[in-house]
Amino acid sequence: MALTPPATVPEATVARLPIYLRGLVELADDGTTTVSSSELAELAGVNAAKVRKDLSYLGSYGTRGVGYDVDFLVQQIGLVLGDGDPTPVLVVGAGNLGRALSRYDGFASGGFPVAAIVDADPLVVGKRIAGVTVRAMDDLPAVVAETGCGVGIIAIPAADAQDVADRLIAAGIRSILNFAPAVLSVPDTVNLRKVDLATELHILGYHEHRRDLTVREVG
Amino acid sequence: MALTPPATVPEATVARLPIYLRGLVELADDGTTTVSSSELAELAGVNAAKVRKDLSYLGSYGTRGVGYDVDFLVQQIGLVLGDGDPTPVLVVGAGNLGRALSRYDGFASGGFPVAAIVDADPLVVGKRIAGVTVRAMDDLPAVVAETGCGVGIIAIPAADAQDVADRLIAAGIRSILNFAPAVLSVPDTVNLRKVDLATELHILGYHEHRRDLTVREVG
DNA sequence: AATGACTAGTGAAACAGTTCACGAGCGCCT
DNA sequence: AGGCGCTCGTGAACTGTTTCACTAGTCATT
Repeated sequence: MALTPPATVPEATVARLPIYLRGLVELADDGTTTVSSSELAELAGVNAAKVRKDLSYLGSYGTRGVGYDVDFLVQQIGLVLGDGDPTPVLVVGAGNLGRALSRYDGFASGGFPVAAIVDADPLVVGKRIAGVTVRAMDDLPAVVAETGCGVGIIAIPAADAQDVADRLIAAGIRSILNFAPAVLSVPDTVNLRKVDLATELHILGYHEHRRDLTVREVG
Repeated sequence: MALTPPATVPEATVARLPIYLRGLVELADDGTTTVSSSELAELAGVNAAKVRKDLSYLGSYGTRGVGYDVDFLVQQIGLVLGDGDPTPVLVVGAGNLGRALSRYDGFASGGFPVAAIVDADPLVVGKRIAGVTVRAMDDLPAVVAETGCGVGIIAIPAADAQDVADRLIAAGIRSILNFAPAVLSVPDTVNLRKVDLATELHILGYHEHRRDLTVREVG
């Protein structure tokens, strides 16, 4: 039984829980029933102390001298992350990225099926992508109401992103994952995360460039 | 003139520099020549103190009572991030995601043109995507050598990701951006960043779920 | 029953990142 | 020239995160 209601989990820990979950599910599929913090650390690419601290925020679910019960941990992490009932998501934008995301298996299998796709281009509206018919942007409120989506994914050019975000929120969306290279402002009742592809490359570029500099200085 | 050679910039700051840069370029296009920390903060969605601290790591490039020179700042941040000479990147995987990424404008316009695409599937090899002909996975060393790519983007299923990462590194790639939902291990001479789509949704799911719990407790 | 090998849980220390608040410089206006 | 308003630069406080090191519990073996 899950006894302790999870009080509050540090953000950094939350970000690692899905990684642990992935590793644990893999272990469960292999028939492994028990895992130690160091084994799980290996799978997740972190150190053992961090695994133990992280899991301790969820409760004392391990057994000293033994480890953690894989199935139980899967269940508990799932509980904290709010899995269980799948969360339908809405993809805005049926361009390159929007289509790719709509077809991405990882969403559905992770409990986030793409339940709706909308696009502003009338030529795209009506087309089917990954079994979902693209709807018009203006139908947004209706689409959200019909599908019960609480999560929206923004996959459109930067120029339109803020406008779309506003409309998503007006339509009742409570969480947004933004792929547009734009800074969005949303009320703090709305959860916002961003995936900034160009920025990621810039960060890699920085390190690459720095290494060059260092090499030049040293050698 | 750039005088102070950038010593070392905190990771968190590096991650924000591209955002600042984007805002600054926009300002420059509008013909704005000077910007204050609070204006730039507004554009980047952070607070003014953070902007000043961040920029102070690059050097004292502002003028008290006035602000920062937009063009100069663009130049300096570009310098730190290693822009200037475009960095060609290699995309591994011509599936949904790989194709979308290859066509993504933000890469090329950000100075990271997709110079090569490779895929393991013989049926895909030879096809052209965004003006680039897909090459065979086995040609990897040759492709890297020809194009001079230092950065690889992994857009393939998780199961093959580690193997591909190893081959990329063997071929001379020094930075990897991983989209596969897998934990990769690489020597610490290689820069690795990951974009984990399913995890992002899980994190949003956590907050959404938590809010539900809180509401239920309070109301 | 006692010993030894193993592993979770956790305060405390160390570290990184953020925010605060104030001093110092610049430009404009009188 | 002097004063005023604006804004950068930055030590210092603070908050969040990671790592360390130790305690306590479990199992297996003798």
